[in-house]
Amino acid sequence: MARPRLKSNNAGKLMDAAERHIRQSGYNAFSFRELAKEVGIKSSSVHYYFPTKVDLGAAVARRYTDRFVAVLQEKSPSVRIQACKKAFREAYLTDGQMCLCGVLASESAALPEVVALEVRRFFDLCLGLLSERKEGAVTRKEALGIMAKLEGALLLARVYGAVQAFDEATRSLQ
Amino acid sequence: MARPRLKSNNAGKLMDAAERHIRQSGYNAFSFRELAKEVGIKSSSVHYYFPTKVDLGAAVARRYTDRFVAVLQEKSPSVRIQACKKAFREAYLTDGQMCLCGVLASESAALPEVVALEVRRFFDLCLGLLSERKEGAVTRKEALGIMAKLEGALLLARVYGAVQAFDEATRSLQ
DNA sequence: GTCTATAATTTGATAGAC
DNA sequence: GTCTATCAAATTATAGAC
Repeated sequence: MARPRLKSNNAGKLMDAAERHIRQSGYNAFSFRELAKEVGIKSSSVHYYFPTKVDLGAAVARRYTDRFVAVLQEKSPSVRIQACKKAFREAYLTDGQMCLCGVLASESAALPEVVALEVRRFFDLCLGLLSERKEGAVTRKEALGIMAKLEGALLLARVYGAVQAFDEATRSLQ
Repeated sequence: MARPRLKSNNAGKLMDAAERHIRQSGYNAFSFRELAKEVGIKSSSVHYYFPTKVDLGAAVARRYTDRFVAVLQEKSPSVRIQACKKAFREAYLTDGQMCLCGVLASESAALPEVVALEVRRFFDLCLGLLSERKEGAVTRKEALGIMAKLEGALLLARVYGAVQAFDEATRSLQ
């Protein structure tokens, strides 16, 4: 029996670091050297896991969406709005982090297309899960209004450095 | 009598170009060289008008806020929500531009403090004008919800490349 | 997988002539 | 005001040894 490998999981650590940076300050606010230093390797080694920054950006966005969607999927439609709200609120409480795809969307005019596509995928899936044809679901138009308010409320919390701003802005939700 | 100078107004042109870039892709997505080329001067000349990029960023944010606030101020409180909505909608229709301070807010964790302060000033003034103690005004908490929805709706329009997304997301407003 | 070394380019910024 | 020339630093990325 092969002894279980103690994997370094550097790819995962690099994505963690990149996600943190993007959610704090955007796609153009970090370099491979910074990520490398945080993970404890050299920047040339980052290219081993992610050939280009575009590859890394797309991978991070994809993982973010998959993770977010998984949380929503295991809930019934009637409580998904609350689940979204909770996820966004907790993001802010974690070092004032924004929604990854919200940040990327606001920068998207100069973003590689493959990254922009991942951003769109995030919102497509969220809107779909909020407006499923089941009990407790809302219309697609209502779902648009909900996601808009959540993204904006997170932004305001960041501006004012207070969850209170998020809570007050989203009071009407659910 | 001095002959009227035909001013080049390069400072204004540089701010225009910088604002366009920030609203499309963020603070870190443009360089002095790019701006210079667009205005038709050299990058070293940009430093004559704005010694550092921080100075330029702060000036652009300040001008944006002053301009936005001026439009709201000349309206009565009862129609200011509609005026905000119209301004944001028209921003999107202009090459899919975001709210300058919305973009900067999402990048603000790595932004010079003087720029972050201008961003906060924008939201302070907007919230103040929407919740003035006059007929037609809303509470400050309601104003937070309105600004949040507008910022998020603009983001969604960008994601989907369609004003329709903005219109549907903001249908509940006013 | 991780490193050293390095290339090629871009960046924000300065000095100083005109 | 605008330019040329230049700098130091940072960036993404590659080649090749171990």
